[in-house]
Amino acid sequence: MAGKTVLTGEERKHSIIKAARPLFAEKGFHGTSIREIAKAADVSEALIYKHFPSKEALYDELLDYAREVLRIGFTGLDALEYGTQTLVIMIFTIVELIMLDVPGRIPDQKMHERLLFQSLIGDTVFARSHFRMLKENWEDTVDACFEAAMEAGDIEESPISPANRMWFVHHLAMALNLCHLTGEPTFEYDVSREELAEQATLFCLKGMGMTDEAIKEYYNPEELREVLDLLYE
Amino acid sequence: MAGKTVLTGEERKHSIIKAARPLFAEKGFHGTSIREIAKAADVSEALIYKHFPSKEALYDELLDYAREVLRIGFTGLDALEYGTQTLVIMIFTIVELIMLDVPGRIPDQKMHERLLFQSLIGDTVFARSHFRMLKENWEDTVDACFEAAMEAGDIEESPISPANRMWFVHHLAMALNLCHLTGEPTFEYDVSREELAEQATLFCLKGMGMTDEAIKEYYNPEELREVLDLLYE
DNA sequence: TGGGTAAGTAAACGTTTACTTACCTTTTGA
DNA sequence: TCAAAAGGTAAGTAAACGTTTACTTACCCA
Repeated sequence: MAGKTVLTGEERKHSIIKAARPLFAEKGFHGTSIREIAKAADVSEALIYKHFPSKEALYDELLDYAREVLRIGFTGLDALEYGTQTLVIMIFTIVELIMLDVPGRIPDQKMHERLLFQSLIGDTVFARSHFRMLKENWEDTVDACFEAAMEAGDIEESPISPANRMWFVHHLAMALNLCHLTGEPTFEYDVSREELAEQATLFCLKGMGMTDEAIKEYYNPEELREVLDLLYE
Repeated sequence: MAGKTVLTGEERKHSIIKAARPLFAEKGFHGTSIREIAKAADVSEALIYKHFPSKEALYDELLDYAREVLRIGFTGLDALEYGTQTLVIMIFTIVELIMLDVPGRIPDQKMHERLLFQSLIGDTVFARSHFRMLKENWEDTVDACFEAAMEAGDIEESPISPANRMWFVHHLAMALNLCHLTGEPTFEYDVSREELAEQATLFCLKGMGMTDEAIKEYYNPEELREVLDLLYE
């Protein structure tokens, strides 16, 4: 129409990705057409091809962007000292970050998780690099915290490696989220999302062998939520 | 070609569904074309439309079929008496059935799970009815077993309802499976699939508050696997 | 033996897909 | 000041899509 703004290349590129994100997240790669994206971004299809050599390339860049957004959410943990408290914070963080779409934390968490699932069953490398990134961000902290917690007698011996226990936490939260995204109500959990996240955290703490005393001492949802809010801004 | 067999309507319908299943499971609804299905089923595209009014209708019937296949895997549990042992069997069963593709149990478990995930992020009602079916099959047994187990002192008090504890078990197994389907190796679990299933079961038993004594008494993977084999044929 | 019907197909339908071409408009810097 | 560069689009393309049409073949029973 008349008053169409002219953007710089980078701006336009970003605006296209921004418009494409919810579409790909909702309907997947094959379910989303260039026409739709063009319409959503309010540009011509040709312009999209000026900025991206193919639909696939656009999708890839979109995932790059999503990954970058998540990475931001993973700073700050290093500052904490290794021990049972940090372990609890980590677990609580993982569950809460995945399950709850709190404004100010990860932007568009819900959409990001949808993209992850789309990629998990699709063929993209996004899921793989997503997990690798998580692993790299955890590994050292997890191992150190487990060692400290066991030394303190807060965690029992277990045939399950610390890394796997952490994956179990992550995966449980992920699955709960996946079922939630499916379009409610899939089935009734009989509690709110926040309560469910707390229950899942508790389940995980017990599952990984934390003693009841340690849970009582270190697991306080309200306090932890304040810590989380401090970590993210 | 020359020696093309003529099948009855039902036979042909089934053969089309059978051919379409791995395609839809692998590439999703939008990623699979009628042409591909026709080629895989070795029939003309027109014949598919003789049997199914639309692509969507074919997909729906395919999911009906998948659901039916799973239902078969859920008989036999009723025969057991309510108690801690049955609870452990249920949990072990859920985790093993989801995570391991043992021949003779659920046919094409892997493909079935893929269909479930495709449906979970897609728009079909399959996921919803899948979960509802699980719930209906569990509900009474779970509640009764929990009550009995708590009475026997095998399970501690918990703010998490028995139903939710069961969903946590199911979802953890589901997520582990989802990541496994993604195309290995997503990341290293440092153990085999069987060991991972055992670890997940242990994690769940502890997570839901089962005492160490009860776990020691009732959780014996080898024995349980024999029970499972008996239940399924 | 022949008429009716179910099983099956080749070839096209109109539409949508990802992607191009040819051209216009705005911005910029020498 | 003005042309080159960059931003942007209308109008296409061939190929693939889901679906239909018009037709042939195989089989059963009167």
